[in-house]
Amino acid sequence: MLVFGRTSFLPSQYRHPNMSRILVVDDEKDIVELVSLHLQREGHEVVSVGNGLAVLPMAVKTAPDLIVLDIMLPGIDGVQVHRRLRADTRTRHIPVIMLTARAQTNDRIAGLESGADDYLTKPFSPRELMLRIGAVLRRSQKVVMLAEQRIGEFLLDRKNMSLSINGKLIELTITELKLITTLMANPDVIHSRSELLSAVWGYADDTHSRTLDTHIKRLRDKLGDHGRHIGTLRRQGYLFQSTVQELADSDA
Amino acid sequence: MLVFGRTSFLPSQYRHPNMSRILVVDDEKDIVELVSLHLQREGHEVVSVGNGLAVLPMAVKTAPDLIVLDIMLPGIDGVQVHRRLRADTRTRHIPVIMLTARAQTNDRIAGLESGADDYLTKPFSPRELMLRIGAVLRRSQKVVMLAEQRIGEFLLDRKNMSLSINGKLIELTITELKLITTLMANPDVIHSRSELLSAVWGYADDTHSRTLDTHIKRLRDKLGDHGRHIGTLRRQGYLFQSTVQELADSDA
DNA sequence: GCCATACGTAACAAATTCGTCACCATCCGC
DNA sequence: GCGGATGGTGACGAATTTGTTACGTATGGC
Repeated sequence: MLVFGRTSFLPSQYRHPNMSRILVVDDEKDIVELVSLHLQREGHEVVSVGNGLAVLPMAVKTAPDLIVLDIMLPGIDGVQVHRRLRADTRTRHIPVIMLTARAQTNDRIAGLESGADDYLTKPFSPRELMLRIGAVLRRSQKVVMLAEQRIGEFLLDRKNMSLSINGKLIELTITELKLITTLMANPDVIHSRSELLSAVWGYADDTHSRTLDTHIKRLRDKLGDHGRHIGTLRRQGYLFQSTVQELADSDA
Repeated sequence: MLVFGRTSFLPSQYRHPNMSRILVVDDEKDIVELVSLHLQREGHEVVSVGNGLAVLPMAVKTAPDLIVLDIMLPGIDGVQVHRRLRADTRTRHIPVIMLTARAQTNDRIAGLESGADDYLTKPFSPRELMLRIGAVLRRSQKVVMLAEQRIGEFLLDRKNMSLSINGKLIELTITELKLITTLMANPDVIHSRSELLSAVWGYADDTHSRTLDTHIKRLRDKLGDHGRHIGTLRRQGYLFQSTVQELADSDA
């Protein structure tokens, strides 16, 4: 069923990662129902409007992951609507798939020129639309991560932006946090100096400074015994080692 | 099929959030295969060992989300193994479900005393084991979050720990970042002063200081025009408003 | 074993961050 | 519209953070 009159919509980060909210814009009820049916069958949530002027407010309100937009609309045409969506910072990023009843070159050009992410002419097979929707959604795939990342005794809490070892909170500065986050993102993988420089400092160029080394040192110091998890690969870079040869596990 | 001789195991944060890796410890091949079969049918990954001494190294190497541990093992018994798992910081957090062939009180007490998360006596129905495993896994559920959280023109990148508005990076201090992260975690929801104090500063007590107000002010200043997204509810707290009455959208 | 190269470390000074204070502005019940 | 309570703001100084410099140490090819 279609969603209308709801007052609040969960932002996408609270919905299931593989489930998307899709705004369908068409004045033909049949088309809306057909598309909705297929989308819902694939586990998506559908919101719809039949009026071009209502698109922008609805898009702002519901924050959909994708908009399926008919070019032929009463009042204001789809290309205009698309232009408005692109003009607003709150909807600028939402991908749009355009629909048109006529396979005319004019529409085609207008659709592509206005920067739609994909384009389909009526009559279309639902299957084709679903495939294209799938492709566009895949392109703008959300990256899912765990709020808490555990590697051995290390626990990186990305929600609270903190690191703890065996439950003991380690106070890190923002630079140190970025550094260890980058290293821990791919444990046991070598991160070159330039890679780290670019990830943490945004540098592209490798100034031959000791900045990185210094911060590695500071990080190791703060980690105490567990600093041994940060390994050096001469000439190659640094890495976070998920396991370390045990000498003495000196914690309470 | 069982996993043996693999040299590297993906840490849990890179696997599918609902798929768990489970280490099954039993010297009876039949039991291992039975349990494995059922677990795999539910989409879990199974690793197994038949030797008590191999459990700790294997647990360290594979970092499972759960261990199913038979008490009766050749050489070293399950309770001992469990004790060792609890002693090592790298395995301390892994939940353990214990199995025993005898419904004896001794074992029961030993199992519970050593702090197993659950307990089952052989012969058990696979269905019951699956239910208990499901319950334990649910208890230690991973919290999934999106690496990038978008609310209107705001884009919070938890991976790189940065905030950008319309693609423009906003340089925030760690305190400001924690503050806006907390607010943005639940947009359009009021966060009381004490809630924010505790989330960002770790305070429980509300010192009547102006600290929070000051940081809200700094945050608003850095956000410029978009600072209007941070709303004040007198006597109640602050909130991040996903939409804001438009006055003039002053960005490029 | 020598030596060039790369990494580790200590110290320092500049810049930033942050909590507090004093005072102003605004809101709301009366 | 008065007055108390609550939030906003600017300024300040202590503490922290950070990049750099200078030098020490370790490594590995020869």
